[in-house]
Amino acid sequence: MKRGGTHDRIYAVVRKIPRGRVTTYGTIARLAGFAGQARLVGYALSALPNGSAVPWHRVINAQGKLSLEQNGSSSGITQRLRLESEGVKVDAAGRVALATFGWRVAIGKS
DNA sequence: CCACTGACGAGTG
DNA sequence: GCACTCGCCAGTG
Repeated sequence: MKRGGTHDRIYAVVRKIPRGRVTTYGTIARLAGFAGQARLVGYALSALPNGSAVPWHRVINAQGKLSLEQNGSSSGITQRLRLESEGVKVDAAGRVALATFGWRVAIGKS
């Protein structure tokens, strides 16, 4: 059944992100079928209730930075702690090395 | 229904 | 690297 919503589709993709890995909003939007609508991903995550099974903390912006911390949101601290807890290194400016921790999906083929 | 806001991305100066 | 603009969509009052 279709959940009539764009959010559920996005959550499904976010939940596929492996532990210790991060992804950008644009990538998720693309995988969810909403290419070019990175904003939707952000809006969907913003609607997430506290304690949801969605690893929203593994989602960062294309600049490799934590959008939450960039915006000065108090939740940014939680995201940072959770990422470091998984082994993801976060820069003092809230930046993550996408080249190292970026979620590489379907890339091992050449 | 209208107006405003908001976890983005890419382009421009 | 920073500031500003446009596009796109959902939620709220």
